[in-house]
Amino acid sequence: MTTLTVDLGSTRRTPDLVVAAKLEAFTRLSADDRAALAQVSRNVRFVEPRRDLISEGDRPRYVHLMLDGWACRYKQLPDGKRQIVSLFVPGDFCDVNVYILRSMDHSIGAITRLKVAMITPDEMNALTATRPRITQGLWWHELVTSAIQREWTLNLGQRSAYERLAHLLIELYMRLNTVGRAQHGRCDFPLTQNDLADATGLTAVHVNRTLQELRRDGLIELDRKQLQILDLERMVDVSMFNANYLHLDREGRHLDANE
Amino acid sequence: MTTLTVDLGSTRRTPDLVVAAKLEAFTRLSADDRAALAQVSRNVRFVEPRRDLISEGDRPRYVHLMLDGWACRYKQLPDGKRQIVSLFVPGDFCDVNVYILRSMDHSIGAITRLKVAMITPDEMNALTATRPRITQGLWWHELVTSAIQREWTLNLGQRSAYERLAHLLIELYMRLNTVGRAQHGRCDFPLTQNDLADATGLTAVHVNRTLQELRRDGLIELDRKQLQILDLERMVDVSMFNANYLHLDREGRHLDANE
DNA sequence: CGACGAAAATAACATAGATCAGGGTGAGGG
DNA sequence: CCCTCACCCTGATCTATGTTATTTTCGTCG
Repeated sequence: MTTLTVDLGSTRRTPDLVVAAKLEAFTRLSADDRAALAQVSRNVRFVEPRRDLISEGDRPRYVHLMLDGWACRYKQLPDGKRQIVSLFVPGDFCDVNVYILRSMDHSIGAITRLKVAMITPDEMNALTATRPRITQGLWWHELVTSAIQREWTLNLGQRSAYERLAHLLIELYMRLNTVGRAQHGRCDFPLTQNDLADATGLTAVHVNRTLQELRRDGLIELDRKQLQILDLERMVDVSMFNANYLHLDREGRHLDANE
Repeated sequence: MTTLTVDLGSTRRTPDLVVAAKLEAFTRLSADDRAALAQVSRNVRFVEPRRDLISEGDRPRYVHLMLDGWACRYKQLPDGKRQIVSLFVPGDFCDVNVYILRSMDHSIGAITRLKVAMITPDEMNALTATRPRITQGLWWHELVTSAIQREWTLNLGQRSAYERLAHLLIELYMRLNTVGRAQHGRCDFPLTQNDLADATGLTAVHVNRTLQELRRDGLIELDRKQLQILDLERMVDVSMFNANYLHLDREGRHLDANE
C-alpha cells in the first residue's frame, strides 16, 4: 500500500484491477493470481442508475463483481418501506456461492452507473481449484462482508442518528481507501439523502438535519457527491468506530490517518 | 434438552443429531454423511449460562457447532450499550472458516447452558474434502446465516416495536421447527425481556409493554420460558414475515402451519 | 438560456419509544 | 420456610425522530 502525498495527483494504483487491491488488503497475490482475476472479469455488464442488477425472486446465475460504481442490496416491505441492507463499492463481490440458492431474497440496485463482471459457477470453481490465495481471499471477503452486516445491525440497534451517520461515512471512506478510491479524507459519495435514510433507518428529513449538525461541528463537508472527512479522529470518537470488524490486518499493513 | 409437557407426543426426529436435521432442510444426507457429522461432533464443551463461548479479541481456533442450548452473538459499545446481533439455536454452526481471521470482532455468549462441538480446521477440511453434500450444506448454511443477518437489519431499520418482536418470534419458531424443536406453535424460549431488548434495539420496558400487546391481541402466550404462538397466520401478517430468506425450499419439503 | 425534475433545505407539529423510579413475583438455595 | 435475586411489570414524564408540507438549489437537457 503506497501512500500519496499531494492532495491531488491521485494516481490510481490499480485502475484496472480493483479486486486485486481489495484482496490484497488480506493476502499477497502473484502475477498469475492477478491474471486469473482479470481473466474472470472479462464478461462485463453495465447497469444504469436506479435499475436493478438482480431482483428479489430471481434465480441467481452468476457471481457479480463490482468493477466500477456503487450499488446497494435492499429489501422492500409490503407497506412500501425500503431498507438498504448493504452497499457495494468497487472491488466488492456480491455473493460467492449464491447460485446454490433457488431465488434471491433481496434485490441489488445500481446507485451510480455500474460496471459489473458476471462470473459463472464454472469459472468460480476453476478459480478456486487453481488459485489457493484467491480462494483464501474470497473466504476472507465473505467473512468481512458478514462482519459488516453485523456492524450495521449494531449501528441500527444502538447508535443515535448522529453516531449512525458518522459511522456509516467512516466505514465507506475506509472501504474506498483500501481499494485506492479515497485519500486524504476525501472520496466520491454518490448516495442521496434519501439513500442514506434508507440505509440508516432514518427519515430523509432527519438525515438532512443530522448531516448539517455534522457539518456545523466541523466533522465533514458533503457537497455535490463529494465527501470530505475533516476530522477523522473526532469522527471515530463520536461514532464509536472500531475498525476491527473490517479485518484489515495483513502483516506489514497499516492505515494512517491522512492516507 | 428434554421436552416439555403434555400437549402432544412431539417425537423428535433426530434427537442426537440436530445438525443433520438442519442440513437436511436443504439437502438429503446419506448414512455416511451423518456418521461423518457425528464423528466431527465428538469434541464437546459445555458453557454455563451468561458465560462467553468466545470473546471479542480472541483468536478463533475452532468452528463451533451448537449441539444443545441457545447462544447469542453480541457486540458491546464503549458507552455500555449492547446489541445481540444474532442468535444460535441447536444445529447452528458458528462460522465455518472463522479461523482465517486474526481475531473475533464480537463475542458469543451462552444464554442457556450450552453443549457445543469444537471442530478443528483440519477436521473441517477433511469433512469438506470427502463429503460433498455436507460441503454444499455448509455453504447453504452460511448463505442462510447471512440472509438472516440482513433480515435483522431490515427488522431494526423499518419495523415498529410490535412488528419487530412478532417477526423475531416467528423466525425463531421457524428455525426451531426445522430442527424438530418446535411443533404446534410451541417451543422453548429462554430469552429474557432484557435479551429481547438487546436483540431488537428496544428498551426492556418497551419490550415488556409490547409483549403484553401481543398477548392482549391473542397472538402469543409467553410464560416461564415457553412460547406459544396462538395465531401464526396473523403473526405473519402483522410482522410482514416472508419466509423466503430462510431458504427452506428443498424439493418435496414444505412447512405447514400447525406443524 | 430557460425550464424542468430531482435533490436539499426548512419549519411546525406529532408520536413511538426512552428514561426514571419504583413495585411485585416466583424459583432456587440456605 | 423464608430470603434473595433475577425477572417482570407499572406509571409519569421526556425527547429523538417522524410526519407533512412547502421552499430553495442544482444539474441537465432542449
